[in-house]
Amino acid sequence: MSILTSTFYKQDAVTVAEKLLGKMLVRQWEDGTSTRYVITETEAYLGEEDKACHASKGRTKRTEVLYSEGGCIYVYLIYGMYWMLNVVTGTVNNPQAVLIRGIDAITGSGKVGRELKMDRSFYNENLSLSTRIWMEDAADITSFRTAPRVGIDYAGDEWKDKPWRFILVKP
DNA sequence: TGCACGATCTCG
DNA sequence: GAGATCGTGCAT
Repeated sequence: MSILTSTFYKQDAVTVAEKLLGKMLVRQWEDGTSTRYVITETEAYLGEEDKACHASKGRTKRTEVLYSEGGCIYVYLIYGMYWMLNVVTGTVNNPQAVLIRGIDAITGSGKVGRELKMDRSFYNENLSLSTRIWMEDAADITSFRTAPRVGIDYAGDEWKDKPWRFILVKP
């Protein structure tokens, strides 16, 4: 097992979203214990022209981290109660991210954020350097399937139907 | 300075 | 099928 480095995250979001399936997400808690999860579901958000991507509204304080180099965490609060965990991908000034929708038996991005006890302090956390959350390589998966992304009807037909949701199919 | 809304989940 | 619950962006 090896920790995924920034090289991995510099690829485009669709590639990273697909390759993250089956990889390990490791969370080290404040008491020193850690929990390992298998990533089972992801979604890719691809740049300013992707109407479903938060960066499509332009560069703001909230989306700033999306414009940095791949490998950092982008978290934000949705519906006033759920922290969504995203991984920034791509190169500088190329706003892309992968949303972690499922880990192990936990499905749904809201529940993932709650399980991992995510909060604002994880904004801009570096996944290659952090001691509380990181990703590890794992054996290649056997198969996966794709589906349209969830909860983005407002993005318009061109974007809401993109098959950029990746789901691990267990062997 | 205020206001409507959202990459969701849970409960009835 | 509706409520919980609040930061953000955009309109005053």
